[in-house]
Amino acid sequence: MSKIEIKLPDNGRREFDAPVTPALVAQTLSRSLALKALAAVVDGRVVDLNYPISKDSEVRILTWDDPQGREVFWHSSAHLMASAVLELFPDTKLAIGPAIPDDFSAKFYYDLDMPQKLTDAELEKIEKKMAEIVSRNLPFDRREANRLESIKEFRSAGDIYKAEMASEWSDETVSFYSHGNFTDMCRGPHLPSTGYIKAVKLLSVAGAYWRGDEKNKMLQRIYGVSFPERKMLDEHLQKIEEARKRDHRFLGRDLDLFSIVDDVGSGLVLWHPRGAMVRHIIEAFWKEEHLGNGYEIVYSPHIAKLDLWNTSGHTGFYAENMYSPMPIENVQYEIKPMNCPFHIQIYKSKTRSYRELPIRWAELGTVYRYERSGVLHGLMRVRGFTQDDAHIFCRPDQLTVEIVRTIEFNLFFLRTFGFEDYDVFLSTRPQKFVGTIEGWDLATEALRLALETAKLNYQVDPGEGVFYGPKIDIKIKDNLGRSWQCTTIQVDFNLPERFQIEYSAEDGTRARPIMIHRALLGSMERFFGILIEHYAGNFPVWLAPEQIRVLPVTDEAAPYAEKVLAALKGAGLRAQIDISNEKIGKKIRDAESLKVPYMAVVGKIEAAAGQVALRRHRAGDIGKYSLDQAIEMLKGLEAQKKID
RNA sequence: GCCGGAGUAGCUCAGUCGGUAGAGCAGCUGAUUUGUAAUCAGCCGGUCGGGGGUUCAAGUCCCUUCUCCGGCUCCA
Repeated sequence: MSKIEIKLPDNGRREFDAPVTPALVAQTLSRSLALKALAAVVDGRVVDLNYPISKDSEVRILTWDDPQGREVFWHSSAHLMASAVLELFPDTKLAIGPAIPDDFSAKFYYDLDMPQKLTDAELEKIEKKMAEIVSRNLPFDRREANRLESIKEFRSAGDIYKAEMASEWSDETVSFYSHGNFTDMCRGPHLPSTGYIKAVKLLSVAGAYWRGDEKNKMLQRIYGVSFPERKMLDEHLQKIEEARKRDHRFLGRDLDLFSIVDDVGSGLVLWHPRGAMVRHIIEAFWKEEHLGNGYEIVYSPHIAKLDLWNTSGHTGFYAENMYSPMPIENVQYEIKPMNCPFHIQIYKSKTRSYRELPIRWAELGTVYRYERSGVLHGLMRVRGFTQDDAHIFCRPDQLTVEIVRTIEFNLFFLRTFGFEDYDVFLSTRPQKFVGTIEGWDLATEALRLALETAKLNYQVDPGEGVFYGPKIDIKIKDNLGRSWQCTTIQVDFNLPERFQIEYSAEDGTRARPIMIHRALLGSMERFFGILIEHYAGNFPVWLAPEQIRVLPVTDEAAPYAEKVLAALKGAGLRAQIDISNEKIGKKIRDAESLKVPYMAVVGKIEAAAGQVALRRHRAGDIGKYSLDQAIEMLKGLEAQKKID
């Protein structure tokens, strides 16, 4: 028997008789690790715990604490679910069933082709069956088979999806995993046995095209979550419930922020006074910061001649998101899906010198895009929205500096609103594009260089750029850890070319500027939706539509309450008064329900002392303040843009 | 757009086998003058998403259409 050396993550080394398995390695390390072990990484590859190791290797044991360990757990859960479905509905065909570690609520799914339509009642049945299979504690067994043979078997068994997948691979063999009577072609790895999956919840069933292509058949997808302990599942379900409570669509109605009504149309937002106030504050801050950071503000119309969009390339490359043109005195006009051609026209209004560059023009520009009915979602996906747009026209030598500047400016904004975690993506040339490949490469390199200069970690998103240029997308993480796309920074060599814009260079020749398109918050609609969910409707003082509400205890205190209100308003605070014929408990309840950050309770005692009894939303009574102290405190919170 | 689910008062929801639509909250009016998350009473409020059909009779059964929800695809 030969000896092999296993290197461990702490750089320790141990000798074993070959072949050894990760399970055995775990046992020699500690009994608790052996119990927690789900899978292992051997020389960088995730494998089963009973994977035979026959040469010197580096081994790391995966537990629930490793993302890869959880992924194995959820992948096995998908298999478990598929086996339960097959026991209940034997004529089901399996398509694909992976773990989805990045999703907020669901952690795995399986796409199934079955004659009967699944309902929630059937999900419960499947869950029960899964629990039964868990209690059987069936081991997951791996075996390999010849790929071409397997394809034949799939075909004769009518397993068209598996056959299609296997026929696209090139390996000699394919692997199968079985537990009990259930077998599925799968790369693995899997848990040692079904008994590990102690707690399962199937969340929903939904349609999903085979391979995500709408030309293909629509399958039924079951989403689920699973955990090694019941308690963890309960906590997870609670988190989903918490997210549901924060849903901006419900908070938007309950807090009287906005509405979207059928009479106006799908995806078209009505901003109510309270929501519009929040937007106004965001926009005022945005404008002030832009003006202070080398931007100038511009405005442009909502429609323009169709020809403008022909020049820009939108009618060719963006047609599916644009509304039909409308004839005005025999000329076709088009409602704008983007602001860029207008800013280019402003640029073109006179001869530009290299000395003027960079030119930075910002506009809160409202655009209209056709979105298919099924994708609309509250404020997050709408058909009319206002981008916090800007276009920077610069010389090639200024490009990287401008992008870095934009990134830094952007991070300042996001941090001010309370977002500290980001995922950054660099999106490269898509299938449909304008311009030359060289131009694209140049633009992509500029973005890459800027990201590296700004020291941001990023991932490359191949083929996800816009038709006129590559882009940096920044997704922010909210308080619940969900990520949202807001910022986009795009480099564009193409529109300057298409519109033939120029500047006089230092040497007197004509040169072409480069454009940077950027939206930092993305759109006012989406950003507002994200803010609502991030804060669960509890806006910080600087953003709250109503910062403080004066609550007189009795009518007798009303004159003093009016005086307090006038003083608060006089200090520039957004204050209201509740003079309804209700008891103080009810007034407090109403203000709490509207999530007003501060309440000033005033009765006889306060009137006599010239004070207010302050109450903090969600926290309760915080004691008596003189009117001046109260104003000073609130103005301080507002000025600091404090988030608590 | 596609698959599945759901639409009853402003909101949350009842409504049995097909037999003249109901509650709480909100709103209005009045009483009450109240001390840190709901005072009491009365009143108003509905072509049961729209259209069509079956039936003596439809919120209920059938067809169709719109909107919303969960996803897929797409995206700020």
